[in-house]
Amino acid sequence: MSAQLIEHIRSRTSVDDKDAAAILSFFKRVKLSKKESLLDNGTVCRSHYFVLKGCLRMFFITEKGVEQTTQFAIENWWLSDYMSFQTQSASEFSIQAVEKTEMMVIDFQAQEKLMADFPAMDKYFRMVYQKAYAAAQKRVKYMYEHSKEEQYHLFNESFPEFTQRIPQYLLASYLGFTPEYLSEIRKKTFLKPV
Amino acid sequence: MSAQLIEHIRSRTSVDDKDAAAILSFFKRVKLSKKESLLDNGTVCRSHYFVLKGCLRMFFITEKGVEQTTQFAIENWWLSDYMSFQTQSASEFSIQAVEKTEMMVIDFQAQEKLMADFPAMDKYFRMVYQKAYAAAQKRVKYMYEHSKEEQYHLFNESFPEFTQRIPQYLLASYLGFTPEYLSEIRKKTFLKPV
DNA sequence: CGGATCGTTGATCAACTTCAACGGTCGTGG
DNA sequence: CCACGACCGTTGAAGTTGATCAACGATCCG
Repeated sequence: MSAQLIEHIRSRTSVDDKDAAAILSFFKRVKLSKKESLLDNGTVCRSHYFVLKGCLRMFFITEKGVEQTTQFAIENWWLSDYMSFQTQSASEFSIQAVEKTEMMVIDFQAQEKLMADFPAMDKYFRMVYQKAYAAAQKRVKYMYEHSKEEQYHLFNESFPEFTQRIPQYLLASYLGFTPEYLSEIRKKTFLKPV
Repeated sequence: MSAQLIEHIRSRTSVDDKDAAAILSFFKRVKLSKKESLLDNGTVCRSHYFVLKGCLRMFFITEKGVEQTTQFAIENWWLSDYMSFQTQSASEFSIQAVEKTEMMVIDFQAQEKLMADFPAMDKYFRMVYQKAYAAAQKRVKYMYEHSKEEQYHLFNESFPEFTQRIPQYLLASYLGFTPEYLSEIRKKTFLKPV
């Protein structure tokens, strides 16, 4: 499974076997059990996480004390609070494992050195960030374009397996509405299927 | 003013004078008058835009035929529909000048060659994208965290000069509500100032 | 078996939209 | 340089969407 990260890197830039080993030595392998925490808001997000298996979620606490999920990361996705990571300042987010999760982890300093030593890694992360940013642009469009009910249906259609995988209250939290409203939508959907 | 882009690059990575000239040769300087178009939805976003002076906005057309603004770019910001740019596929967005605007422009192929020729530019764009993505994460948090009225006040406090600079209907469009509602908010604010 | 967690229901309420109409202002053509 | 039309901001009434609150049943897990 350690091959998984190198494969991901090699899908975006070329790295010979010698470099591959050296690059991997910058990372630690970490396992989390369900609901275990990786980052608590108010602390600095010192690391960058690559999910090998399982699922992470990033969230913040609203004024009312509710956990508002803003992102999930599943297999082959990178996750961090980039504002905190980049400036090594206090994070407004927390990160937790949704289920039992295995990751490759690299600290801020180590990632800086990794890119300094291997310019190919600048290219790799450039591509990772560019793709993530493109997805973020599209997501903002979705948020403007669709009502919450539509967002629920679209999410279900786009990621049917993922909807099964996580509890409904987390999905409601991610989509930005209440579990009660999700119930209402589901009832409607069930009564008059398309 | 051509120095402006190189300065921006040099604030993130080091480039000697010889390389600086070579790098700049990949870009074209372009001027737009107010309301002129750079990209129309349905066409491929072939270029990446760096604003020297002025202001661009990115928007899409909703089902109801309304222009929904999703982003602005002012001095020293990069803008593109990255999904379209990256995959050279049809864009769902349009880009227009809000006011008279000058830009440095680079095409997709040129940018690929630029980065291949100058690995420092991988680093530069890596940093540009990382910062943009961090801002996007924070923006999504804001959208979840605050009511539309709060978003208006926060935007005003964060970018007071920018609020003056653009027409109100564009601000309403960016914040995702109607000009009518913006009027209502302003009336309330005016009647009972903090 | 017992308690916490999760999903559901229904009633009420707040935030924001829609629509129609009006006054001011800005820029453009004559 | 003036007049006219288009565009912009504003108002108010009525309508929707989604939140809130309280309560209940089911299920999971120890």
